[in-house]
Amino acid sequence: MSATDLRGQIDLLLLSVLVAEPAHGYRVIERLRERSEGAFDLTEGTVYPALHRLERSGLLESHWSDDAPRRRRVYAVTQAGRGSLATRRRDWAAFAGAMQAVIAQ
Amino acid sequence: MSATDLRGQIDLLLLSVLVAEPAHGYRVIERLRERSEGAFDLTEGTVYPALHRLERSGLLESHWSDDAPRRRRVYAVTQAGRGSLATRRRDWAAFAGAMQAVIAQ
DNA sequence: CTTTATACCTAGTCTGTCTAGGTATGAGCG
DNA sequence: CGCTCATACCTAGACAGACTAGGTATAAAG
Repeated sequence: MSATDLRGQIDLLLLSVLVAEPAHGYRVIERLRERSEGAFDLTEGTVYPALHRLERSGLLESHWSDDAPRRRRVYAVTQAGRGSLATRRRDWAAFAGAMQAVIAQ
Repeated sequence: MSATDLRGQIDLLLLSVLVAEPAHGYRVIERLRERSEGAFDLTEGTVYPALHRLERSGLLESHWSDDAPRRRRVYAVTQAGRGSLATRRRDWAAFAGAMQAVIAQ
């Protein structure tokens, strides 16, 4: 799976990774690659704007960590983000189920 | 699931419906609604351009049916379309699997 | 001191989905 | 007959998210 078009699912992926443990952007990319066993190898140009968007809409919050050897913006899921995550999970399950129903003639 | 963003999956849905039986656009919309039990309720503005795009790229072919009471453009999956369908099915399975791996921490 | 990995950012392109219109015919009903 | 509704097609343009392709800067490794 090369550069699959993830439109609409990136938010769910990011929230899923970050609800397990707050992390900075670069780490999120690594986690996605690990958890998906290489399937999701997103570029920074995809992930950073998505993080910014999620923060703007109140689903994530961030702070600059000063203890790390290098500057990092660490993101965490807000309460609203948890609610949204639950909804998105249900939406995904419904979507995947409907896809399956259609493609498995 | 209201108007979910299906970007990237519509082709798979259309090919899946049409490989089972050639059909015209309006019928494809009905089939999708039936098979997905209402989850996929696509508008014509989504489906018609997608059918045209698939025909332009050689995955579908069409002809005007003259026996029907009203003009209909009937689409069928080409040989190339069958190949593409198989690939897209595998891609979808990989994608859904990776999604599951990420969201089920 | 050069390279590599880490870590951030964003302007602009691309493209598919959707909105919001349009045309036209057949069927059912009073 | 006229009216409405379902069928059946189409497309221009808006919209927005994913991606490309750049850029900056520091730490570590060699």
